[in-house]
Amino acid sequence: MASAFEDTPARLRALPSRLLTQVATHAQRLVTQGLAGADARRYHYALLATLEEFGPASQAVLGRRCGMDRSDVVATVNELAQREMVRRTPDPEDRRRNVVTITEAGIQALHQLDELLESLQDELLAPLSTEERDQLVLLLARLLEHHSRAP
Amino acid sequence: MASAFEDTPARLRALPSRLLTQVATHAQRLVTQGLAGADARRYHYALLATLEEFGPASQAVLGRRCGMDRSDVVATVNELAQREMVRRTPDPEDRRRNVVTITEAGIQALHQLDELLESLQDELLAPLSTEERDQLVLLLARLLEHHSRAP
DNA sequence: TTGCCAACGTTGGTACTGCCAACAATATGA
DNA sequence: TCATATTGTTGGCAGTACCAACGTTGGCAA
Repeated sequence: MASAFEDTPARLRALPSRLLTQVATHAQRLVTQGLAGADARRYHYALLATLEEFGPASQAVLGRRCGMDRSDVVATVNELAQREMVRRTPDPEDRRRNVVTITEAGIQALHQLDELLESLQDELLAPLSTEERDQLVLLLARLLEHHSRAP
Repeated sequence: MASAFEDTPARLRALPSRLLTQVATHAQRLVTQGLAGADARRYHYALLATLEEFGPASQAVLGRRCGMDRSDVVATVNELAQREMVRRTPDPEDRRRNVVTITEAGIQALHQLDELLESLQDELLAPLSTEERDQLVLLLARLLEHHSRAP
């Protein structure tokens, strides 16, 4: 995204949807690049965190828990399995399913990513005070909750 | 984006960068679909608004004013010119430049898009009070300003 | 039991966005 | 005058969030 060398029209500057997408673009770039430095992607972190928090699960469940499409779960699990951060084993109780389990290496990697992400959040929210950060998170969470209900 | 049928891990739910991108995705879909109903895209609105607010300008200036890549300006001006909402005329004072001017039809379309976008913002921010909306906009604007400075 | 529908993993593909590189034409400054 | 910069334009690329289709497997009802 190009930075603003010239004035941006007021209508655009104050448009909430635009502010959201612009800031999100910066956030995305920041995080994507940061994670790339650790040879990881956002989906990697999402899956690892979900696995550590809720334990082993099928790919479909993983997808629902972190809001990913099933096909993207497949690709991400492939990558994580190749790095030996997760194991994918057929579920004997339901032969349609694969059970994905986090490994010791996966847990270690996750903790490193935790630290990395925390510093990235700091960079992202640099101009805001602690209270303001909490405010922002609260507002966003309410919006997200509202929009991820129903159709 | 899939909605959350199952619990999302706390680490993801509270991650500002993730909240931002998730909400932005919803916002983007909302606005994109809304504008599509009016046979328009976000770039169309950005250019039309910039033209009405600052008057005729070269494509390069337009791009800088609304944070678009020059190549995307070309495509957008093509589309707007085809709809006769803008005119693209060579600048006699600098033969490298095209001067882009909004037409009467463009102004009318812009005003319709203004209304449409306002209702879309309302839908996007539905769960927030007026004060909360202002808070959110303020916080986002500060973040954007901070991150669109310097490299 | 059979038959039907749903869920699972997987593959392959789409649309949109935000970029970047290269080019020729033109302007500008040393 | 010559090097450098800017402009419009074309073409392409990577990442994200999807969707459709498929064969396999499970669950349920008749």
